[in-house]
Amino acid sequence: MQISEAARRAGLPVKTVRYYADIGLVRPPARTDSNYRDYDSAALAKLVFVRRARDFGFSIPECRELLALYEDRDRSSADVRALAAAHLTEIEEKQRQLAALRDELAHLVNACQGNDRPDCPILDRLEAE
Amino acid sequence: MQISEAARRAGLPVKTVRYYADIGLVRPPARTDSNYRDYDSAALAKLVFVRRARDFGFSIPECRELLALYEDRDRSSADVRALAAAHLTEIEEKQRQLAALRDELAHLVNACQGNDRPDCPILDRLEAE
DNA sequence: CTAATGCTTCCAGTAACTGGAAGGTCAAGG
DNA sequence: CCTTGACCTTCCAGTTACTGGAAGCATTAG
Repeated sequence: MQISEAARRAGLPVKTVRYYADIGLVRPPARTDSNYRDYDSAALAKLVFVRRARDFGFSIPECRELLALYEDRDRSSADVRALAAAHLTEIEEKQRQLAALRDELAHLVNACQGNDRPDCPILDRLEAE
Repeated sequence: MQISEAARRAGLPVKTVRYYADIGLVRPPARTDSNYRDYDSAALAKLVFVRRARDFGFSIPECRELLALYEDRDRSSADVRALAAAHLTEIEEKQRQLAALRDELAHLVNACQGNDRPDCPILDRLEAE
């Protein structure tokens, strides 16, 4: 199938699929006579796999590792678990930081009266050391 | 004061302070005879302001807007409130997505036994359409 | 006087695409 | 047969907010 259909079925922009081919993450198995990239179902499955992994926040290098694990089913699932667990820790840390940020900003927005007076607690707070 | 002290007191890397000067976000008010950037307390306050705003997740263009508001105290605090409120909405959306991602990944990590058997629910899940 | 910092500018690279230009290919319609 | 439009190709450049490094001048401690 052509790149646009592969992209559509994988839920990715065409540009991104081309990019993944360029960096050697998911290469099409062949080219047509007219030099069009030609994807088969195995390549499509890899694109879907990568799209899902990216949705989970895995970086491209991590996707590469996961794809290697995915392609070699004889490898220990502990490898995959370790990779995902490490990522989970990162996400939870991000979550904590984001929650703190949100709470503080929400407090400031609530405290700011939003009227025409020039003094605003948001600016005061941002300004404070 | 020299750039390294301004950076230290603002809690920013020197490179970043130089970058902020380059893009015209926070310019030092003067240069010394030997062409060193010379920061005064007003510039330092702006650096601190920007650092805090960046900590809050404001982008550089947003920081520029906030800095303009910060510098012109006659402007309505409603402007600041609108800016911050818009940002708050973004953060809450990010928070929702991150929470969903975390829950799903946590489920998968728990489901994966992490032993030496090659079948792993993480890969199954990522593979599934 | 020299060695070690600290400062300067400029160039290049990061992640993961995204946009656009210039041009080849293919199927349908007149 | 020709044209139109929708594909496809490669390559170059830009995005965000820095970050690293090289080459070279300035200042300071010993």
